[in-house]
This record gives sequence, structure tokens and C-alpha cells, in this order.
Amino acid sequence: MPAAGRPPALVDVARLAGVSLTTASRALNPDSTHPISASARQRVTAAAAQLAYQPNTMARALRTRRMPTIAVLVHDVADPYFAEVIRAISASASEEGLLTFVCNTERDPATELRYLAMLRLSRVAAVLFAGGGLEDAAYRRAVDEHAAGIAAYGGAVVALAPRSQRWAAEVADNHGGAALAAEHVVRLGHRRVALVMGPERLRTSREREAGYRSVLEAAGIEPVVVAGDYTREGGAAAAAELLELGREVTAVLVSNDNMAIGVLAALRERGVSVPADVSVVGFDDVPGLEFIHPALTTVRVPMAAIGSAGVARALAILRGSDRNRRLRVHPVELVERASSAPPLRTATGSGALG
Amino acid sequence: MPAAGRPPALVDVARLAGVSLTTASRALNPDSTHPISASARQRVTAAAAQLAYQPNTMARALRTRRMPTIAVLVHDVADPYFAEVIRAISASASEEGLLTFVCNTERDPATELRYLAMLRLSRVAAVLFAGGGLEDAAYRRAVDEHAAGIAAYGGAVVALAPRSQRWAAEVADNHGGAALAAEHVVRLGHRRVALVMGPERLRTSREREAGYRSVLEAAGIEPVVVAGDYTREGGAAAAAELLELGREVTAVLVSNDNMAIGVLAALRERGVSVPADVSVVGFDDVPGLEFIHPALTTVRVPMAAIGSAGVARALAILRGSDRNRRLRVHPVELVERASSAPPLRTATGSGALG
DNA sequence: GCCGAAGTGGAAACCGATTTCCGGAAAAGG
DNA sequence: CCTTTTCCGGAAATCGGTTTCCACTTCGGC
Repeated sequence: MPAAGRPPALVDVARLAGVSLTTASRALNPDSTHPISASARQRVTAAAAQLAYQPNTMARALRTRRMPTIAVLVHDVADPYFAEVIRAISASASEEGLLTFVCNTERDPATELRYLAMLRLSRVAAVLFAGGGLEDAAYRRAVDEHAAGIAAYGGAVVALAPRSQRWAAEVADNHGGAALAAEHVVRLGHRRVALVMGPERLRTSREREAGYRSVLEAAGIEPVVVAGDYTREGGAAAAAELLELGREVTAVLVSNDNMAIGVLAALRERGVSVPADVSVVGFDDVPGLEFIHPALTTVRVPMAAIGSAGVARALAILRGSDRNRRLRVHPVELVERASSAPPLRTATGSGALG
Repeated sequence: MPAAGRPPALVDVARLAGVSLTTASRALNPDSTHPISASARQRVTAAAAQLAYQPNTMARALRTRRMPTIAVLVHDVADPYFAEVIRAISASASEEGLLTFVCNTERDPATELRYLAMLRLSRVAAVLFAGGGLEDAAYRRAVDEHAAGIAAYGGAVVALAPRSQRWAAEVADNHGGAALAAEHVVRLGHRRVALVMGPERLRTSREREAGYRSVLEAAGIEPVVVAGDYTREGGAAAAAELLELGREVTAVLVSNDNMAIGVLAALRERGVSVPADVSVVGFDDVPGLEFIHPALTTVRVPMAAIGSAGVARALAILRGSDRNRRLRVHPVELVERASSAPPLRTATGSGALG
């Protein structure tokens, strides 16, 4: 009598098939190298089907020292950018039969480290860092320590945004994308440009800033720079700050779409019209930009592609078949919509903002 | 010599403390009923601290037949409503030392069932259904079967939206909220009202529809009804359909904010002004509504409270201390913003839409 | 002084798989 | 016919904890 109440175990399958536990395990595990006779395999398969046998995930995980799950760390689950990445990751993972832990760090390094410790403890097969890292020695050391621990038990670590050079990475071309955005407004004829940046210590933010600056400097433009925090509220605050600064500006390059949405709202509230008075260009191309007004010109980051590539990369590492190239950069492109246009030539030639 | 390369196990702690494995386990497990001498407990605690011992999650899970994790099933991770619920759930879970599986069903019943099977297999401690269920006998039977299986191994199942009556549930007052929205436009003086509903087979959508209708019927108003799918695109399409229908309408009650955002965009595109020509009222009060124009009047659903309550409820069930009340309804409230106003009395008295 | 109860500790079973090591049978080779 | 592979199967160890069951000591009560 096999299963008494509880779900069937492998031993029940073996018993029904008239073979040993060992043979049953090997027959059901396709990647076992041990030879198995066709008849035994057939009997085991049939018995497993008859009992609707499903292997116990935890027993397997205990023995193989690895959980068949992946984890993704994000700065903010509610941020559309991360939501898209999560969607792609969990879809790819699910295809491989893996469940996905989503860890919301709330942009707090301590929380991130706490999650890392938990993930390491539960021997998660792969950890994907969806957001960029901080430029902070102590923080980086702590993260590296955990990453090393994860690698030590055979887990994979993949960065989907600028992180440690030593990790496998699938990242967007932040520098190039920022350059595209800057070139766009320069080509439109803007000469007085503002930059709304992300958190100073965030590497993604730095890369984008460098991209903007490289093009603007080449064009002889010294941008007005205000700091933001990659949230909509931060964008609105930055726009307000820009207006109070009184600097004349005809174009605003915003380091992500979230903040650009805040910028647009703040400008509208103050009667500044976009793109007539000021052009606004975002970054990321998060879903839903066609529903805001005016539709936002931005740089498209292939979020879904990056997420899927991250999972594929992690699996490659787990199989030990990772390519030699550690960092793969995903191309980005400019998406022109309604929020950018040539500057209006007013009588005084002065910009609209200020 | 305790740990040779690999992380310290409980046996190492026991050895260092000079006690048996059994005593070490009991000393470190606060909820063990077995009496332990103060000196032994002290020695074990010290040894554990010295070795930086962390229990192996999988071994513990295997023996206790339960993973210290919870799972949340959502229709769409990128939907701001679900993102907020996920945020609250994972925050509460993390406080309890639990990791959170996020399962994105993409609104596909088959995907939901696949995830349920996986979760059940990995013996997840709790499963929270963030989205409402479908009115479909076969689907409900399948889901109930899985829920029973989860309960069978001691797992908790909690609904955060209308689902099976037999489950513990923490849900928003959908009927009452819809009634609030309808009362609001009726009180403003609207008599020609349209309803943009969610998917027909979704129970959440049905409850809201019933709430709208109860108030409108009492006021002698027969609404124009169009179907939607709870997405922004669906809202835009519904607004377009409404305009093509040519029915004169001065207020539109939209069954969620996502669709309301689509409705606002479509109306603006067609030159219909809100709230001058038409009032629009949403549902949910997702974050970010202050950044769209005009700011949306809506019904606030306490997403974070529902998520946290769901986790608390699940833990109560796991502890066996669940209250007798199966269904708890969370109150909602109307949030008046700029998208609703009294109808304009035009010369012909005809509505703006149509 | 004897007996039962309470307090404390440990040996061993157990959770459910994977994996190592070995043995026997059959096939190949001399 | 005897040896050496090759092929196939199984017993048992292992992963790292929790839990059951039992043994021993001490103490109180009679």
C-alpha cells in the first residue's frame, strides 16, 4: 500500500514499479549518466504517472544543496521599470520551472543586505540585481561578500544594471542612451539645457550623467544640473527647483521616466507648456507613456530583453557553460514623441524656464 | 575541527558546546517545549554565536514539511494596484523572516493553475490571492482542489479579493465603494451616466458593477454600460466605444483607475474636456494619480492595509489561532479630485459625449 | 527507605530525495 | 574456457535539521 494520506514519494513509485529507490531516481532524472534498461525506465515512468508522483522540492534541494528558485532584487516593486523587469524574469523563470523571489529593497542598502543574507541562507540558485549599485566602499564590500558566498555554494549572481565588474552582467547602454538624448536636443537647436539627475551615489545615474555631459560639452553647452531621486515626486521637486533657480532653459534631460512624469506635471501646474516652452526628454521608455500628456520623448531601454537575458545568463552559469564575456551591453534607442521640439525663438531670445 | 570549508552545521555547534545535536536544536529553538538547563542553553547560544551559525533552511523545511516562504498570485505585476499589494505583503513577510514568491498569472487561468501546482509542490507556508477569481465552474474546482492540497500539508490560503467563500479573506468593500462613486455623481446632478466595467467573469468586476447599479437604479438612472479589461488600453478603447455609441453621457464611472487613465487620455485626444464636458470617477486610488491630468476622483482601496492584513491572517492560520470570522471587509472612501464636477447645463441640455 | 513525578539530556528515527560504491550478469576478447 | 569489460541494479550513506522515545538524576511525599 503506497501512499497513506500523504502525497506519493519516490519510494512508492519504486515499490509499484518493482525497482529500487536508486533506479527509480535515475529513471526519472533525465540527466543521470547511469545507464538504465529501457524496460525499467518504462516501468518507473508508468508507475510515476499512475501515482501522479511529483518530486519533493525540499528533499531534492537539501541533497543538491540548491533551491530551484531565482531571486530578483529591486529598488522599488512599484516602479514601472522594475515591474517590467520582474515580469520578464518571472516569465522566463517559470518556463524553466523556477519560482521567483521578489525582494523589494525600498532603495535601502541595509534592507538589500538583509535580503541577500536570507537568499544566501536558503541557497537560492540565482540572484539577479535589477537595480544599480551604490558607490560606497563599505556597502560594496558587504555585497561582494554575500555574492562570493552565493557563488561558493554554486549559485549564480547576475547584474542587470551597473554593479561589480567581476559579476556577469546584462546592462543597458546608459552612457550611449544619454548621449542619444543629448544629441537629440542639441540637434533640435537647444543651447540652454538642464539635467535632472538620479541619486548621486547610484552608478546608473552616474553613467547617464556622463553620457549627457560628453555630448553637451562637445557642443559647448554647460548644463544646469539638479539632483533627483528617480521618483515622480523627486521629478516634480526638481522641476520646481529649476523654476526657482531662474536659469533660462529650453530643454530638460531627465535621467528616468518616473522623474520626467513628475517634471511634466510640475511644469503644467505652473503654466509652462511642453514642448512649446520647454522640451522634456526622459529615459527608460516605461509602459504607459502614451497615456500621459504630452507623450514623452525618451530613450528606450529593452527591459524585457534584459530580464530574460539575465535569467538565461544565470542558467548558463549554473550549467557551467557561461560565455567568456562577463559584461553584455544591450543597445538602446531614442523614441521621439510629443514632448520635444525645436526651441521657440522669442523676441528676447530668452528661454521659457526662468 | 568543526567547519571544513562549508558553513557550520548544527552538529558543529553541538560539538563546540559539548552537548548533543538534540540539545543544541532545542536550545536554539525558542518554541521547543522541552526543558533545557540554563547553562546548556547558554553554552549552545555562545557556540552558535561564535560560529556564526545559521540554520539550513532546506533541511528544516524538509523535516517540518513547510517552507518558510509565502507566495502572492497577481494578475499583473506591472499593474500599480498589484504592485502596491506586493509591496505591503513583502514588507510584512520580510519582518517575519519570510521571503515572498511573486507569481504573475498574466490574467491567464491556466498560468495561475500552473503556479499553484508549483507552490503546492514546494510546500509554501502561505498563498495569497491578490486578484479576484473567475466565475467559471471548472476553474474554480481546479483552484479549490489546489487550495485543499495546500491546506492539507498545513499551508494557509488567503484571498485578498473576491474568491471562494470557504477561504479566509481580507477584501475591499467593492460594492460599497462603487455605491460611493455612484452616489457622488448622482449628488453632483448627473443623470446620464456610463459604466466602464472590468472583465465580465471577474468577481471583483461584478461586485463593483452591482454597487454602481444599486445606487443608479434607486435614482432612476439606466446606465450605458461598456466592457473593459482593467488595462489602460482597455479604458481608452472603452472611451472610444462610448463616443461612437453616440449616447449622451455626462459622467463615466470606471471600474478601476487603470482604465480611468485610458479613458482620460482618449477623451483628451478627442477634445472632450474633463470635468467640464464629462466627469470621470475611477476606483482603487493607485499611487501616482496626482501626476495625471486632470487629477482623478476615485475610490480609495487600502491596498497596503489589505496586503499586510493578508500576511497577518496567514500567520494566524499557521499558528492555528485564526479568528472565527472568515471574511473581513476593509472600508473604502471616496477621494474627490479634479476629474468630477456638476454637469454643465448646455442650451440643448444634451450631454457632452455623443 | 521506597515510589512516582519532574527535570534534563541523548540516541536514533525521520523527512525524501541524490549519489557513491559495489556486486552480479552478460558480453566481448583471447 | 577463462578473463576483462560493459551494463545494469541495489544497499547504504548523505544532506542538515526536528522529533520521538527512552534513560538517568534529583526531589518530594509517604
